[in-house]
Amino acid sequence: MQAAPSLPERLIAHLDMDAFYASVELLRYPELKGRAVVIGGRREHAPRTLADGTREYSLLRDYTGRGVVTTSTYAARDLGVFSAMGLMKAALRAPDAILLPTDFDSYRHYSRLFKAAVAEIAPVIEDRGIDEIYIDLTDVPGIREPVGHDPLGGAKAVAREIKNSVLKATGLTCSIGITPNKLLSKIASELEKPDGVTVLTMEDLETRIWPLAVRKVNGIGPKAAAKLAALGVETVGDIAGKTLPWLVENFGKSYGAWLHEASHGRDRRPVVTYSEPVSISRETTFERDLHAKQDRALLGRIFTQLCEQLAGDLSRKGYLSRTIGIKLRFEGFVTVTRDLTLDLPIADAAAIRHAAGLCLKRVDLSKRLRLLGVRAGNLSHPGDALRGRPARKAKPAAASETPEAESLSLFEDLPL
DNA sequence: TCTGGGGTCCTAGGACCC
DNA sequence: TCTGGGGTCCTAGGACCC
Repeated sequence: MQAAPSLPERLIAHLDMDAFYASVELLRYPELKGRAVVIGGRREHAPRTLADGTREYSLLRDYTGRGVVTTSTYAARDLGVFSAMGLMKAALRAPDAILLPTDFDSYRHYSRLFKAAVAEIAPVIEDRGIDEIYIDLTDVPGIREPVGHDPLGGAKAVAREIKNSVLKATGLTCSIGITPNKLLSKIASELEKPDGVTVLTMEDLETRIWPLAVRKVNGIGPKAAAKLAALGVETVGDIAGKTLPWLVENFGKSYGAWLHEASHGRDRRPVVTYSEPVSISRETTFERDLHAKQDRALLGRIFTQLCEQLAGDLSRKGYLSRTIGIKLRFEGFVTVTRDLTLDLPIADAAAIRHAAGLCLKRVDLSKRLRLLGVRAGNLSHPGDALRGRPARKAKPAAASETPEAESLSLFEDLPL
């Protein structure tokens, strides 16, 4: 039978696991179901099993430190605790919430399980991190079959089949949006969360998408939303009501044109099933701000450790890097980066540390440091032909960047 | 009581080459 | 000696996302 004429050429799904990290923890600690639980912080908050077999949990009120909320259960969200919120602030809102440490190994395990379950039904999958994926359903058998008088019945049936398969493989629920493109599907998957299915066509744009706040669009962040609000633009429909020249005038040629397309629900991006990484990095925020001079030895050890971890990541994944960079965050949250492109790609810790050390010399280190990071970019594989021409001679450091004498030797003469 | 760690992409200026 | 334009690479910062 011929597909209904209103069905779009592409059918793209966005699948988002519901409160993923928190839900994985509830599998392990089912007695916490229904309670306000917050995931975040460093190791020390693991539950303790008492002699009688009962478990004792840490409470959010007892937390001290610089951690943030990674995820929270829906009960915790009802108390105003959301992702990326500082744990100390979260403790003020929900002092009796249970605090669990993040256990990435476990989340990665369930991530592999749910993705494999989806792949058995629809193999064209784009990874968007540990808890979400895009799926191109265009060629899945039965997707365009109407059910009764519903031309979208086939799509809804496939969505339910995928959700059942994920639940069976992991014990976890997810939400799925199916629309003609990635942009709309990403929005749609959120509309019926948790455990929801939302199928939209272009005909639903005005009623379902236009009333939404601009922040619901993937790619409109806090800065763009604030600027839009200042211009009297609150909803996606408000954007669609503006002309292309108006948007370009206020947001630039590229972003303005994208806003125009996005507000009209247009997006031609394909589902990309494989991509090479652009960079690999390691960074750490200190428990307290450290000073280059007073805490020199400690900083040196941390610096060396970051380089060793990065070297381990590179070799484990089979990459060489020709551009090594550092990231510094000072007290007050001012962030600075420096990088250096080498003649030849490297991967070992000593070479990374040397290059990163050269970057470090270009930064004024008189302020206390909150974070230190090391990054490897310009990645290649060991047998690849060299890309680019040899790096030119580095220009001398600008006068304003010339470090103090003691900074010059900072972190050096500490052997790996 | 401020704000983790791991990423991608874009912009913009200067160097350098043709 | 002056005047170009195009293209790529490098670097720094910033917005945004999970």
